[in-house]
Amino acid sequence: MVVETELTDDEVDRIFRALADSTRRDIVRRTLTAESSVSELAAAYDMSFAAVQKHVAVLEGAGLVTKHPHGRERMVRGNPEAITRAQALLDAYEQIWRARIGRLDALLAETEE
Amino acid sequence: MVVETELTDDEVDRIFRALADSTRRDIVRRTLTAESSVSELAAAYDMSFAAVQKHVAVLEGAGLVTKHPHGRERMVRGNPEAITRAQALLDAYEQIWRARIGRLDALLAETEE
DNA sequence: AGTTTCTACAACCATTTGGTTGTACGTTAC
DNA sequence: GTAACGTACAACCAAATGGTTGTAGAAACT
Repeated sequence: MVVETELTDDEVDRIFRALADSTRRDIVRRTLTAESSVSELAAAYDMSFAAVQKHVAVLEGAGLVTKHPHGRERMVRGNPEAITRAQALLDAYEQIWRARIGRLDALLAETEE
Repeated sequence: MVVETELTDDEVDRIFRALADSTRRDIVRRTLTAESSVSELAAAYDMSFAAVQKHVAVLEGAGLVTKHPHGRERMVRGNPEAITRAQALLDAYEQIWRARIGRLDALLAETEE
């Protein structure tokens, strides 16, 4: 099954931007393994609750994480689909590269004729 | 062959940060297909030469692109290896996710006993 | 030699980012 | 009901980002 990505430039910006911070990458890692509340996450890092809250918001904006109310806490859950989409983006670059190799091969084959 | 990545947090930051801009992604696309000078690149975008120069510098800092002097111009060449490394990073997240699925499966299998 | 082309780099500016503290509000526990 | 907990959100701040213009040097063309 091929996932129809159809992402706007802005969405792609947000995905990579969100991944460009080690705290945020760590939050993705954790919440991909097991969902946890914002305060649980906040306890894990040497920064204020509000700072972690902002990181979660960035991840949420990029679709890398979803938040689900559960009583007074908000459970944060990593979204594997977004990771897959990001991978698809990088795959596209690899395709471009492979296409270039293909053209070079064709060129070499031609000179051998 | 498994590529030993061993990237520092800072390097990973730079790679994703560099990819979080559509102009820069476009530069990677172009230079992955065919190397081109900084001025050739600059002509392609609606911004100053200096701005494009800065974008190239960001990409170079992330290792996504390399610059090679050729007379008075600097040829910019996309680095497919860096793309591969970025892919490896995202693969790691997918592994985490798959591991979780594995644990859930194991748990379900256990309850069936 | 003089001019044009390509690049490097500094200075500057507005906006965004990543952090802080403080306040307010809903939910849970006593 | 009141206290404690978890969250949301605003205001603020320093640093980084993404852009600009301007100046200067190296290489190429005539």
